[in-house]
Amino acid sequence: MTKAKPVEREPSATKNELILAGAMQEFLEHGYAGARIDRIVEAAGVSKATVYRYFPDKEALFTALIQQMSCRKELFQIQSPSSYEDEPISFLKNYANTMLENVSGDPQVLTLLRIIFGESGRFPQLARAFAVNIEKVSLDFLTQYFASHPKLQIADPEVSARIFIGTLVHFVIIRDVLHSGDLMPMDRDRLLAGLIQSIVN
Amino acid sequence: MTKAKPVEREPSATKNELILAGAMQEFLEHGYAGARIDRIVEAAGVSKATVYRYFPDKEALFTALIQQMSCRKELFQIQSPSSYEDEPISFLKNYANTMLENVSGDPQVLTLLRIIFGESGRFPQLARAFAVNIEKVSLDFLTQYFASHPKLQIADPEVSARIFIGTLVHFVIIRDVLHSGDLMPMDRDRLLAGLIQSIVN
DNA sequence: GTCTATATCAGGATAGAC
DNA sequence: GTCTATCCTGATATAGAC
Repeated sequence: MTKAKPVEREPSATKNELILAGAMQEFLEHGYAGARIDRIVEAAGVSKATVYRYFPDKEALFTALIQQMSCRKELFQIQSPSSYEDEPISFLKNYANTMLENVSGDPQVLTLLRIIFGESGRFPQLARAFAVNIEKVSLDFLTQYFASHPKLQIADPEVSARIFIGTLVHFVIIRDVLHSGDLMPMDRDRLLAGLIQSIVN
Repeated sequence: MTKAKPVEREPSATKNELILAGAMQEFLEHGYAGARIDRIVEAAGVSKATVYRYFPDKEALFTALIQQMSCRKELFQIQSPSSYEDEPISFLKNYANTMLENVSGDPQVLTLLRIIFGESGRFPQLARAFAVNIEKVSLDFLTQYFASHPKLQIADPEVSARIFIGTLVHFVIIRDVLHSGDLMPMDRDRLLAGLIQSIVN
């Protein structure tokens, strides 16, 4: 008879984990202001009083959750599984494809992006946590890659990393975040070819 | 004694305009779910019943407002005032600088970006309106520009436009939306020089 | 420590006077 | 057409039993 859709967890999960898992469902689906403690309670299978014993208020629960998610780099899986020793062109293509597939293939990642962006005005520290854990890691990695391959003749590795990531992020934003890939179609392989071309000359 | 901060408008403004102006303040500041009809009423200086006479519900008011804002291209002022006949390098630099200054100089534009992104899951049609009115216009313009300057030797103008806009948008996102420019500093002129360099070869 | 039950209040929306 | 006054739902948060 229960209308709850409880979080799937082993019974060994701590209450803290149960609450955070329920909060994830709720905040990702409805945003901060739209999230309802009652639904978190229902999904987590604990009482409301328990939630308030673990977290002082809704805001603290929200920031704890989002900060934890921003640290889970595997969600974005930017680190390509492709070999670092491949030819640069195939390495870069592989790196980009991995990122594009992981981001747009996982609706949770897109929803997290929407929340971080949408709440970046009211929760700037969350935006910064995301930036340093996800964006900076990717940029630093690519900068390092470009700098350590002198044969590529990259004049300014940091700028090239910005161009590379920026083009991909913008592509994802139009296609997946704004649901507008059909309004301005762009073939992924064509974009990648041109992008890599313009960076490695 | 009134605690209201009424929208500044000439008395000639219609109720419809007053309501939309008040809604703009409120939705931009608090997002969709966080916005309060009472505050819109207060800012607009009309009664709550009047709001509901002009708009069936909160959602309709929200979509009407955001769609109207997405059409006001002058908010983004992407069309650079610089002469179309300039040397390509100075034209592109000027174009980019104009965009960067207009976007990051106007907090309202940043807030609109946050709302569009943040609500793009629940209001996909608003995201698409923004994409077609703002993003597509810029991309088409730059594509046209690249294509009509054969001396630039642009192999794929559409891709180059994506790279150009994407790099700039990503720069704005990190610096202004996510408040994280200091975590991964990048000089604007240095980025622009490298970006233009990599596009015009 | 966890639950049930409730206090408290603010939200969106409407009825009815003018 | 506009306002005042109000309904009713549902929100966050807490008190007190176990």
